[in-house]
Amino acid sequence: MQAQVRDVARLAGVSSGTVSNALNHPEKVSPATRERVQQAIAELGFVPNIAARQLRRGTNDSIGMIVLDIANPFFTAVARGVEERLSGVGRPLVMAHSGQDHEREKAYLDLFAEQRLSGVLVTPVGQVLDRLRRLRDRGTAIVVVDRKTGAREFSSVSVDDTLGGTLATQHLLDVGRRRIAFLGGPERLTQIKHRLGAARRAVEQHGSGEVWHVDSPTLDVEAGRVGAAALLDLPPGRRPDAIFAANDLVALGVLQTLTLAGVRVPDDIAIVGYDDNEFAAAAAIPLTSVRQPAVEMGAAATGRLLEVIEDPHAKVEHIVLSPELVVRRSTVA
Amino acid sequence: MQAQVRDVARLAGVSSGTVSNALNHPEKVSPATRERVQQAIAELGFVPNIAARQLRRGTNDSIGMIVLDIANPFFTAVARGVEERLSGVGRPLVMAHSGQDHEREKAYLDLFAEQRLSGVLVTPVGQVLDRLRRLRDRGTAIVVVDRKTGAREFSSVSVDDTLGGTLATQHLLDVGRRRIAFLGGPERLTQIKHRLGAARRAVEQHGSGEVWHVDSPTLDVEAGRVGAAALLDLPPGRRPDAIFAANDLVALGVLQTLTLAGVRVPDDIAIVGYDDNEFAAAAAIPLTSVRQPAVEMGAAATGRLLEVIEDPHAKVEHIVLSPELVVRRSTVA
DNA sequence: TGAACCGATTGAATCGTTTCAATGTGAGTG
DNA sequence: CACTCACATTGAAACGATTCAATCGGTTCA
Repeated sequence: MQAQVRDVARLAGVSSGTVSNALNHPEKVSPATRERVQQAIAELGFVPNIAARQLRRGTNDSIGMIVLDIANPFFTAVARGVEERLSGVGRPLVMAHSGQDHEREKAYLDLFAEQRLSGVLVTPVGQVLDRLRRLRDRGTAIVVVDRKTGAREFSSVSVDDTLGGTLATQHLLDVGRRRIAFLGGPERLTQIKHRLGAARRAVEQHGSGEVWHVDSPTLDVEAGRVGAAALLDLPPGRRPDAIFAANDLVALGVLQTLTLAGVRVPDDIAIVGYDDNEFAAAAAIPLTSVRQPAVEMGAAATGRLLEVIEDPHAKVEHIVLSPELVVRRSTVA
Repeated sequence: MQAQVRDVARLAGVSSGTVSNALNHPEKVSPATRERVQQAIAELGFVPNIAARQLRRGTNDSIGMIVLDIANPFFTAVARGVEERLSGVGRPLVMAHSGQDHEREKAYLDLFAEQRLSGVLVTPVGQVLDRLRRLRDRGTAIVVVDRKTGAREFSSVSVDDTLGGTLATQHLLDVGRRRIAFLGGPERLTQIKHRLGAARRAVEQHGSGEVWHVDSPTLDVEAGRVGAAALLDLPPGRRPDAIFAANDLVALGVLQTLTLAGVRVPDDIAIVGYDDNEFAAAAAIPLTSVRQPAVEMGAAATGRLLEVIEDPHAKVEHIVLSPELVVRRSTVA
């Protein structure tokens, strides 16, 4: 029913091998024949069946990316970096969305394994070491983005969360804040652990002040709203004078709730966000935030991935980028 | 080198046909055998080669989505709707990003055609009717999202842009604005055409006032900044007293630039955005915006797509959803 | 003139799974 | 006891492209 090489071959008056060559090794076919084949392809609307091609070739040029949270501008910025690095390389990028859901993450890793992709960029949610190993053993290159895997057996690109946590906290201390609520979770994320740990250490080192953790199941605007509401429920004397939000989405939620409640930012409570996404600067009160080089991270991870694809035995490398503090009105009047 | 059915079969002491049945038609295999096969699969780390499966089966369960602009929360919200509708259906969603680039759009449509996906959701950028037809002729179901194709031969789900344009403009007129700059482009997008056209008609019908178009090559925050700067360059008497931004990203850029320039919003210039994305309410001055039911659109498009997959001859249907105006501080003090 | 060589083309084998007609094995029935 | 019938299993064919050794036809050169 659907045209295949056979049909194209017949119409062009050549063999199927020649059609294939015209498609994949044009230099092996005389210009005249090539032309006839092209004509026949156009006439029949022939589209090669990639399954057959891939089965025979044994490889798939595509690169897969499992995005942790597509609604978070930070991750879409990472994706932008990936695409930029990939442009002109001739490898399509297919994306899947885990949405922090471990089951979906597993399902997509399995799908990518079945598809025998050349490479996969992943920001793992749960325990997927076994799947990543299987993927690698099947010949798929892997680079971990925005994480370091426990076993460190895969190359990774991440941003120094400890430094980020220190920068934010140090800044809050510098502007005179002492009661800092760290808002966001879940706590098991290494991100959270490192940023929070650094905050605690910074305060400790400073000698005065305190940090406490307000957990949340997710890291979105709603989590910020809920967390801020919980803090407002505290008796005035026990409220924080600063909130360190685990990312900018949370910070925006916090800002919204505080503003609605008549709390003055930064006078009553200062807010520091994390990521410095595109919306941080456009917020009601422009957010002080820890800028993560998201685009650069995506590009670096992709560069590394392409190297691993070329040489599967390339040695494992962990690239760690540095964040920087961007001060805006949410912490200084 | 890599385990295949043959190897699993040998280890489990059965034939390859039985292994395949254990995988795809478990009810045809006795529990004991099924168990042995599972064991062998686990032991060998066997992952079926999807290319071979697909070649034989002739179908691919996956659904593809070509996202127009992954950095725009509106489209990620649409994607969320798609995922929600798809959850539990057992069809993986793979996404590709055209980023408004017609070449990339074509490349991904070709990739999806080669992959023989079950269905594709697409928000077309350029002239792709021929490719969509070819895709359909190859047996891939297609639903157009947030557009109606010229020829109307594909089912679509969109939002009434004329109504949206009318709502926004009527509101601006109601709050006493008369000089309205419509900011955003490119003009060839039907979106833009309809919203702008409706704005012009609303003003005309009202009897007084004027609307003019400030074009932009893209619809992002930067476009808003640039457009607003251009408007500020006008002599005070020729400046608008309201800006109708083609989407919220543009509106945020406008807001940023106006605020930095000391223009009072809404006193000097009112701003209406479009989409009512998650960040509109959290903006420096909360944005009045035309809310588009993005999640619902994604869900509806997916529902339609699943129907077309079931019955390729299902009749073409155009679902048009209605936007609604959300009034916030950027238009009323 | 014949051998050597060259580029273009052919066509059968191949990739790894699924499918399906055929076969085997008991259990149940008259 | 012979005969069905149901169920489990087998094994070879098939999916549609690519590959590669073999062939073809023509040119060049000794």
